[in-house]
Amino acid sequence: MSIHNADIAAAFDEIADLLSIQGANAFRIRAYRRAAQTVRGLPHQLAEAGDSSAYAELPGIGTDLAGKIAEIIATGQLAALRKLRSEVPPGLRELLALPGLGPARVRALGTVLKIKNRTDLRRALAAGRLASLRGFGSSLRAKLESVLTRAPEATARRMPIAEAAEYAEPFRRFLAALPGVERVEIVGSYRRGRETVGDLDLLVAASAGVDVIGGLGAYADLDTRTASGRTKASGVLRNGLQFDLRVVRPESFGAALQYFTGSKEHGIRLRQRAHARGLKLSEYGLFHGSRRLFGRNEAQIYSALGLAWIAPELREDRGEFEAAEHDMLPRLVERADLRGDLHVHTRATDGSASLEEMVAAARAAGLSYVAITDHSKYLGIVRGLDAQRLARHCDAIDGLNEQLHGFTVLKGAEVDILEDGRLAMSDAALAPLDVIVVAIHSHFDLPEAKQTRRVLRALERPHVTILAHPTGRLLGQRESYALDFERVLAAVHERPCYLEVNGQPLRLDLDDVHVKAAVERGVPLALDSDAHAIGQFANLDGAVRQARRGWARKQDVLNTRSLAQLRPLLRATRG
DNA sequence: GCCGTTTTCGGCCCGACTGTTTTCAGTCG
Repeated sequence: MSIHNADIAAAFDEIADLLSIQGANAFRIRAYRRAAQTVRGLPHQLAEAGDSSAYAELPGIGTDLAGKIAEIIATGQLAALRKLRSEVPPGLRELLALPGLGPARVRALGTVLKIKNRTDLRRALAAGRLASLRGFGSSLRAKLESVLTRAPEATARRMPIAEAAEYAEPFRRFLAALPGVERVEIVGSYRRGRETVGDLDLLVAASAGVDVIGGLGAYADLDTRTASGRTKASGVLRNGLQFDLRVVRPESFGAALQYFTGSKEHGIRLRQRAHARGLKLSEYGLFHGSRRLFGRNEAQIYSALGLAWIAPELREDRGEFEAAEHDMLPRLVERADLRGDLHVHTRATDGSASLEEMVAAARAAGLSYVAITDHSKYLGIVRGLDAQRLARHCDAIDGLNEQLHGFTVLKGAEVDILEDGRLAMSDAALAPLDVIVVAIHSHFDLPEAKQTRRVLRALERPHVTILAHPTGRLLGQRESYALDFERVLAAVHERPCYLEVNGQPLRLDLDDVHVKAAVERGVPLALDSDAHAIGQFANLDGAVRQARRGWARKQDVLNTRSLAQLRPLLRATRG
């Protein structure tokens, strides 16, 4: 496999950008963007689906785009894109990312001033050549100069959701305490549980006459305000996080909640649906003419449009409308469904707390069992366990279990998958354990065929319960390693064992698309914290969010089972 | 470029704010 869905989506996005700079029909551009979105969210690889006639069945993909998909898969290229690239200088496209520059202004820069890239733009600004251009006033020119002197990546950083939460929640509490404020919700991608957020969207309900925007000035963590109107303000918090704040009346709060939660694609589908019924949906409500039918309550809006309420995590236009129409939405797994955690470390290796402290923290987190899975001895892993220390560790767990009531500690290990697919511990040493978590921690850059063979070989070992953080990515730091995920899914299904959804804030691995692929295939998951300290059982929230975004239900998750149900399932994984 | 409980042609989601304007286009979400 060489062409991934992401490659196809990237080609369509690029076409959309280039067409927009050319000033093409806006709806044609939207069609490309919609197609990119659809392809990106598919749970299977189009290149492996084989049947090109099926492409046109996908939402937003007709005969033409189906042909383009087939062309990319067959040739690795797209003639239409090549032609566009020859017409629009490639450096022009990245200018679209600059604040204040949309297609119209970028087009003017290219056609009038012959600007081809960032460097050209910086020079033209310095030479004062933009002043003569219509639509480039002094304020915009100053903003552009400021942005262009900064590093390119400084403008586009998305923040992991767990990090954003540390700033979002205090902000939310501040707003909620303002006089006259009835309700505050953090909306946008934060509410949808995306793994990163680009900016923070906050929605406030307040009656007429309440000056929420004015009260904003008193917030200590506010750095700058970039826009400020009667019902809307934008700015930057001291930590660099951008925010957008919107104030609505209580009678519109449900409609606004729907509107500002997004995603954009989901919202468009919903408003089209309203339109088709002769209604109008906006952030103020669902209207028939000028009469507001609903607005206060979000669920009523969905209901009035013939849909079951859709959980925010599903609002990506990835099939949730079709499911909601037929009342086929999954009942998503919830944090409260989790009975245990199957991937936890202690001070015995690289954790920071003792066995007893981690167990106490797990109990406090509402769990009734944990598997202690300290690292096997290998490579850079700090103080990894050898067979003898592992055996002593197990004795300590036995001793602790005798003292515990209503809680059970399972014996486990996190074992390295070596470069050739062998495991870093002998079968004999692993045999007495309850839970064997296997994972890759080295040689991330093997070619896809080799990396896939490595994982498949590890999955053939007799003692494997869970494949941990299966794709190895670290948000903002490291890409996933090259892996034929379809084959790994097949192997896990065949064996059977479990795929992890690791809740560490920078891992969140599997991601939502991979979770959905696993769920559709009937491959069950383990939602783990991978906690290395007592506070890190909160990572389970992240694992649950990610699983929900992948449409996972309670029954798709191993550790929603009681201990009595779990034990036979664990035994069944042993070869 | 897609698509059909008005439609195989003619539509395509909606509104706030800013900046550069003399009434609104462009951008953003």
